Amino acid sequence: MANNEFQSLQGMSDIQAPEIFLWQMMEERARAVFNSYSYDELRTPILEKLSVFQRSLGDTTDVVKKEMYSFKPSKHELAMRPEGTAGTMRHLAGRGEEGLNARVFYIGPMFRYERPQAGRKRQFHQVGVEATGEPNPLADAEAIALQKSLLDAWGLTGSKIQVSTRGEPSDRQPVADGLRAALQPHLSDLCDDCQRRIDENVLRVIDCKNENCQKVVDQVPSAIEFMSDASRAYLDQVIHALENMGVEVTVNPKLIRGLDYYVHTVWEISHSALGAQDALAGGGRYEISLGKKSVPGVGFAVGFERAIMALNACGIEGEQFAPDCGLWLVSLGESALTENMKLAAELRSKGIRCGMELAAKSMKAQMRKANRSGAAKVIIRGDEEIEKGTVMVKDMAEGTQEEINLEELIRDA
RNA sequence: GUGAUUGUAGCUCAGUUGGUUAGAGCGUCUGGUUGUGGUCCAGAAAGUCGCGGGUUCGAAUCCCGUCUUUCACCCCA
Repeated sequence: MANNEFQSLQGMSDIQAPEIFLWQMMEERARAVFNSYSYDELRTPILEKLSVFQRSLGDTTDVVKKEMYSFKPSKHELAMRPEGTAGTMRHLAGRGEEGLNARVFYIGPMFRYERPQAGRKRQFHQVGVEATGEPNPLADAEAIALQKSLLDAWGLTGSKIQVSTRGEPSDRQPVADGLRAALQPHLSDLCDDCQRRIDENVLRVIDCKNENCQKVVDQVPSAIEFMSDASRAYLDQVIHALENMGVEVTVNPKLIRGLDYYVHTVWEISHSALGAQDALAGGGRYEISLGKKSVPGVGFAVGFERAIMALNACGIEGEQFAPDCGLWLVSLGESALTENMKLAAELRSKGIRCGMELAAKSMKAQMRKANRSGAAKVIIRGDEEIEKGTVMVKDMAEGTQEEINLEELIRDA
């Protein structure tokens, strides 16, 4: 801490026990949930050609424009993945027909060069899924249900699912024109940023955090009202399908998702415990163009760091998932140490966690360590026991101990 | 990129208007006679005061830079 020689890079942290136990639980349960929805894991490289991200995310997005870790070691400019969809699509597109009807999930670190703050790291971790296939409201609803199942499996409560739609690509122009026309009379009430946004990216005015802007937005029709009947019907079908599955959602026409490739359904899951970055998960239907090819599908991503903040707020901590403390072996004298090494190996081969002091230390010191390890039982051996072929087993909570045969211990372990 | 904020032992923090060998609590280690932890008692180890410059007779303390922490904008998971 005092020396930056041993400090990790800004916005990148070492994850250690006990927090790591929470990560392990989440990863394990995520795999189980995805498996139950018949998704298979796909591991793509962290490093890709820069162009993979540029074409998928669109090279006007902030993520690509200014948040990418990129470098050019040789011919190609490379980049660390800032999210998981682009690499997945690169992979699926290469699988031809099969890739257009696939269900995969990914889990791992992502990198974005941003200023760290609550719920925002430069190396962060996501778990996400992609289900490719032509637009289908049921597929969107199932993806939302899957995401809900995942959060339930983690024990996360108090999150809120907000759903909206971006409509079809052909709706974009009417929506933008409609909103612009509706906002124009209120131009002077909008903040400076929004006065600029109204021309550059009207949708951004809708989710501006400024109070005055929100007042204006509340007065004008929502983006959805400028969309085609077909687009609105699509959203209705998604909502009905979710009702049918018993998944509670709120329709929020003000929900805006940044990436360009979204069409139709978009959603976000927020949690009040998170601070300014309150979205712990987000997803939507997309149409991702990869040069001459284009892949339709639906997917979502959940941020581990943010989900953990929310879990902590629910009283769920890493300690609760710590492995069993197992046994501690205390050795008195050199021959006991040798014998205990042998015993530990045997117990460990049965999957039992065994700790022991490998240096010649006093019994007091060894007992102190045993106590700190949290072991429920301590096995004590000295010359006497070795000669008799027994071990002393001490119950740390009770403070009692009994002498039993070595074979018995190994058999019952 | 913008605006704030933080940095003193392993951890949590004191450190008075710049003045000798920088402190506390917790933790760690060692003891309190033969092989017994968690309580108690005694002792010990442990700090380039984030780093680099500057001002000064003298800087943890003032100034500048830099890195880092945390938060917000922005953006997003």
